[in-house]
Amino acid sequence: MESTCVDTSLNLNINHPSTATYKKICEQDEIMVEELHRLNCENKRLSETLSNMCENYEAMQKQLNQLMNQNCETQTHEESRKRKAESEDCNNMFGTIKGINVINNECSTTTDEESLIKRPCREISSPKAYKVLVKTEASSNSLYVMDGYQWRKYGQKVTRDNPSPRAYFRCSNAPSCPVKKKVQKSLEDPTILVATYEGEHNHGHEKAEISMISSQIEESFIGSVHVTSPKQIMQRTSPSMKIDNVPKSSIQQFLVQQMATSLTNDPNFTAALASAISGRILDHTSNKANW
DNA sequence: CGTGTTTGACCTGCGC
DNA sequence: GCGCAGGTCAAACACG
Repeated sequence: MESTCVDTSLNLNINHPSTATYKKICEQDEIMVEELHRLNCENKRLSETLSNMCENYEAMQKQLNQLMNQNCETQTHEESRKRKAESEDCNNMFGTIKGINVINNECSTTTDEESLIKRPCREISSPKAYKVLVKTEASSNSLYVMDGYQWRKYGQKVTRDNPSPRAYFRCSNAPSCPVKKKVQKSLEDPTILVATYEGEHNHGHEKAEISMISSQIEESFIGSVHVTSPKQIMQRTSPSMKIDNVPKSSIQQFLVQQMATSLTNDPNFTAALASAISGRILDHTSNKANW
């Protein structure tokens, strides 16, 4: 028997680079590390700026809510019986922040949805409840709005103000979820569905609504082909984005998304960013040359 | 058979 | 107290 001896040992001898090349590599590493450190610092600074902006926004929203609460209370004391008058008065209590109409209760509404929501300020549901009005293009005669949640229809009614029937839905994602939704065609434009959300989901999957609102705001910012006048812009944006007591985390998430989108869509910002980065790179290369 | 929709009846709140 | 309108219930029905 002839045993064949195969050399299985690994050759760990690596051709070491010359000392000059090795030094160069070390210098590049140091530059990279320094660059990474600078970027981290800048990232941290930007994060702090963003968080400061969010804090300022929350403070302003608190003040706005307090003012609206005060106005609403005084008016309900003065005219508790005149429902229509109340609803019209409450219509003037919108707070508009960068295209977002934040309302304190459901009595606030505008233009073509006036006939749908004429409720007095005192008919506010539980303080924890939030209401979001979503306006959706209706592709068919159905009263179904695809918003990512699972809904179970429990009733339908023809209201006096609007000949088209109003459908009532409950959230069926969770058995104990108290959220309800009313869907009705717009009085002025039957091709548009108006969905009114009431309550707060006690389960996950909140991204659906936020992302939908986000897309609608984005559409209004970009200037959709359907929008032909400022009034229409307001009609498209305002009813779609009435947010009442939405969880702050959702608002923050939404704001961050909008900021990021706005920044990335801004050619000036991207150009400035590109020049800054290229400037940094050129600085480093010139420094390297000096070394 | 389970789940969801339809639809008439019923309940509730408000104005007169 | 009555009538009206909005909201909800629940039995019947449809569908996979």
